[in-house]
Amino acid sequence: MLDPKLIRSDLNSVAEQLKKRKFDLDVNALESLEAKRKACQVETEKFQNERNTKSKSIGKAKAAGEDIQPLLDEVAGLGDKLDAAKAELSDVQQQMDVILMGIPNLLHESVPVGQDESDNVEVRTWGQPKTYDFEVKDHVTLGESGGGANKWLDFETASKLTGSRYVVMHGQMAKLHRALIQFMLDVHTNEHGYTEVYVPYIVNSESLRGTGQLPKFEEDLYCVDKEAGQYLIPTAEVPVTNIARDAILDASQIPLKMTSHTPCFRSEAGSYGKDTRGMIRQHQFDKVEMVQLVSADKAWETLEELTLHAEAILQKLELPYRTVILCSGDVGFSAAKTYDLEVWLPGQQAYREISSCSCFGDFQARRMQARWRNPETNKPELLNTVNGSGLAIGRTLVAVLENYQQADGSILIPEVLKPYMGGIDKLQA
RNA sequence: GGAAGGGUGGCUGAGCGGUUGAAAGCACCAGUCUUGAAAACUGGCAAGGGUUUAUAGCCCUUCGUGGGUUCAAAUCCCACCUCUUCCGCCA
Repeated sequence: MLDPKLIRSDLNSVAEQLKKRKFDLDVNALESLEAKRKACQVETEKFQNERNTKSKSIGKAKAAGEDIQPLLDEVAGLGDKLDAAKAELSDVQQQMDVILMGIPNLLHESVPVGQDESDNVEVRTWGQPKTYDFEVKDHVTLGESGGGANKWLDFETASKLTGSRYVVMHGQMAKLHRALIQFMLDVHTNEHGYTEVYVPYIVNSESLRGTGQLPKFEEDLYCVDKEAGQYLIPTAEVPVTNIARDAILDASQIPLKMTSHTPCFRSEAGSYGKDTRGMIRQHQFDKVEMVQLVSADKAWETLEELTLHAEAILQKLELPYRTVILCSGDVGFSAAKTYDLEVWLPGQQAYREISSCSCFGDFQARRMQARWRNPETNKPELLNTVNGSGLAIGRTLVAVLENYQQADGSILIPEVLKPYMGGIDKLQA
């Protein structure tokens, strides 16, 4: 969430900045609520102070053996007044909380203003889309025709088992999927300095509030235990970032660089009819995530660095891609700035998102009270959080299939993956 | 699933109705001593929030979480969460 002090002191400027994201902040409602909060809080604390001082004097009088009855009379009725004040204050604070938790992050000044994804700006491209002297197929055709009786990609069986937007992978395809995971983790841990972490795939609502999925986006999540408030993770970002929730890290612990492979579960509410074919948009997919927790002064350079870490994977796989910066209308709720990596898919003749790298400033850290102790001041300061996919496994698999396809439907194995595939050169259709 | 015992500040750990936001130790910071370091000694050292021009002062909240009892709760009661150990079951 945003700094409440900023909202108090500079409400109009905050509202102005939020317009870039098409977020309409109700300035009047907030202002009157804030005035009410102030009055209530001062009143409540006044009563609390009175109760504390009186109670103390009763204790002293009793210890001195004096008659405390007159003091007790004096304090009669105070409790009720206090309770009433408390109730009013918590009511006001709850109303404010609802508004505050629903306000998206402020954008970094470098974010281009725009309406939607069509206004995203290309930052750079890498590699050339290959030309093929045969008719290219998309990954669905390739996946369903390869593997013989046990299709490489089996959407039909998955829909029997569960429903739409799931996949069953057989044989070498399942192995290639696993190889991608191993490869990415190895690159990030060996070459980019991340520590691998294994985390729960079910998290509580506190964690989801911390990273910003709750309270606003509950319909995107799968709830596994309504009563306990437990959900399947939509991304490893949630458990990994929340490792630092309610913690004060030592200066020697940051930058804290973590990478994790997890499945991700998304209900994809609101995306009916979008990417219904194939593996692009699934309810369950795997992802290798990178998370960095850094001091505020390092946040923006860390975003650049982390984005390059994700790009390195695509480069090693020799997959053409482009990097775009999301425009103000397309940046996610919690992010201050986001780069998307879009890989070239010959089957679609289009660049498609394969990674999203974001800097959140202290927006998430404030929600989860994730801090570090600055040795210069010896005071705890909010961390800044940066994360990105490095990369989405399912979509990378799609990209490999489509980019490495041969005329006969077989798939060449990218050089860097061969050690993970037992040295084979290709998947024979 | 059954039984027992715990959850207190950065860490270890005392307190078990009243001047306790919390002893003591460790860690950390500053100083004295020392050529320097270590040791020893002296002092400081929780977080969040409100008020305020203020990182000054004052005030509030917080001893797992949420309720309750009381003039007063870390301390008593209830529920929940969680950890440890033992038994059972189990990948």
